[in-house]
Amino acid sequence: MTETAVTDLPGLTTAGSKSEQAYQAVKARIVEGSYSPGYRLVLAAIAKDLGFSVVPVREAIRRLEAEGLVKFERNVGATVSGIDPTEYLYTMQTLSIVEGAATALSAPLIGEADIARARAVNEEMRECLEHFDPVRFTRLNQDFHSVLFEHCPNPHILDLVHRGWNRLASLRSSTFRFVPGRARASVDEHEALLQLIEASADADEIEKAARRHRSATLDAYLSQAKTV
Amino acid sequence: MTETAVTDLPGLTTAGSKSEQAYQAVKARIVEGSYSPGYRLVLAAIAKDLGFSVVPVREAIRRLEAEGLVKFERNVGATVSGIDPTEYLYTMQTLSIVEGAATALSAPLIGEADIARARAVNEEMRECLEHFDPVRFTRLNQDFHSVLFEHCPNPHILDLVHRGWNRLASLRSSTFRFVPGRARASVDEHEALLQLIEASADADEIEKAARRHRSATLDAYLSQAKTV
DNA sequence: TCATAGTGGTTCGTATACGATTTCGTACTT
DNA sequence: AAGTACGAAATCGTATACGAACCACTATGA
Repeated sequence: MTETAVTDLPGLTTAGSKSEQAYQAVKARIVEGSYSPGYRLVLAAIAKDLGFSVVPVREAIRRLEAEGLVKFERNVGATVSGIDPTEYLYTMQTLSIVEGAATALSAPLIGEADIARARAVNEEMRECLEHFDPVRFTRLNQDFHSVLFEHCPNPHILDLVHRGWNRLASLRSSTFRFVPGRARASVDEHEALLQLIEASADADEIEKAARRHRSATLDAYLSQAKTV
Repeated sequence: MTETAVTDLPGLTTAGSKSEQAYQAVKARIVEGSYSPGYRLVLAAIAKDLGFSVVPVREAIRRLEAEGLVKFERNVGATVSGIDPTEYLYTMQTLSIVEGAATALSAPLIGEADIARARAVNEEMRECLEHFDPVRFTRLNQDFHSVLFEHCPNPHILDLVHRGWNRLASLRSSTFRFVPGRARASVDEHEALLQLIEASADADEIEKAARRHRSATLDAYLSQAKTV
């Protein structure tokens, strides 16, 4: 139930049961892109690779299935979830809702220090635009949004946000195209969001802004996908 | 990932793997209240009871854990999740958000027949108030809301709504107190919601109304909990 | 050429067995 | 009498083993 971070450390975490280790390891590989969508996850192979037996690995896979990161077919096996545009739409739409709520709930708890940190991150993102560094941009984007919703007092909602981000991360490595025009707009929207929060704006207003921010990204993707 | 209904048929479903059967069976018992919060779920005992070995049962329990219905402690065991007021608040708050979104997304797809059905259910609920039939009232309440969000085109959101309802159902059997005053208000809010949908009101307006409806239930619980 | 039945190999599904960890009761010491 | 240490029972965690389902391929017949 509890998620620790948007992206966990890659590779092996020492803690916990083997089942937990397997979960972390496979999840990390999916999120970071070592296992691309469509990749066939064979229990025996992964078990051998990690040095465990199949049972904990199986449990890990089922957990990942519940989070939508892998697709499991009975008596056939598991594959890393694909990038069906429809799925992408569903995920983004859901994320826009839970993230909007998380941000709105967090807003009153965001302090000046947080704002400053977020603003610094956002400025770094702006620099990434100049030097065209999409990888770094994406990572900073995560950091920025983490600041916005990390104070969310409702752990359930926070968990849903994390799941959404993980799901996107697994897709991003293969499909997502960095669109400079959209990225620039994104940075501006970030600044606008910060100003709303600074001004202690209405929760509803903040929620709407956060939603729009994500919807805009979705729209950019859709129109691009249409033309390509 | 896919949920079939708010409450599934109790007892044994014939279909699927043993793991799936175990999941359905245990879930049903939790939701219907045979296993109350705090109940100790011993793998071996359940396995023996169902006639399976422990492995599929274990998998079922982990799945239920991911949905928040049970709490699992390493090397100790699983118990049916309790009714911490804080947890209740978190669940209701999350549900108000996802349910609001689901209802708003469904609204344009709700036809006259659906409205009529919902209205009939709501009138039945009103009758339950006269004859004081809380059990039936609760069941009808589920039916009513199902009509509202069942057309939600985003399966992820729908899934979250179902999970929330299941979670509440498991709590309700032990903690929830039927508050006639609140129930009466609830029926009126239902009617208001229907009129909004009938009038093809703004999605945002419908969403807000759906949220308020749930928040009001939460508030009623909180103020009651405080006085008792 | 195409449809179909058979066959081998791959992979999952579950049972059983054993080791690891925790819990709880009991006896002993202070 | 209270606290602690120890040991036994209960329970989970994982490995291994075997059976079942599925898939791809080939051979056979129309």
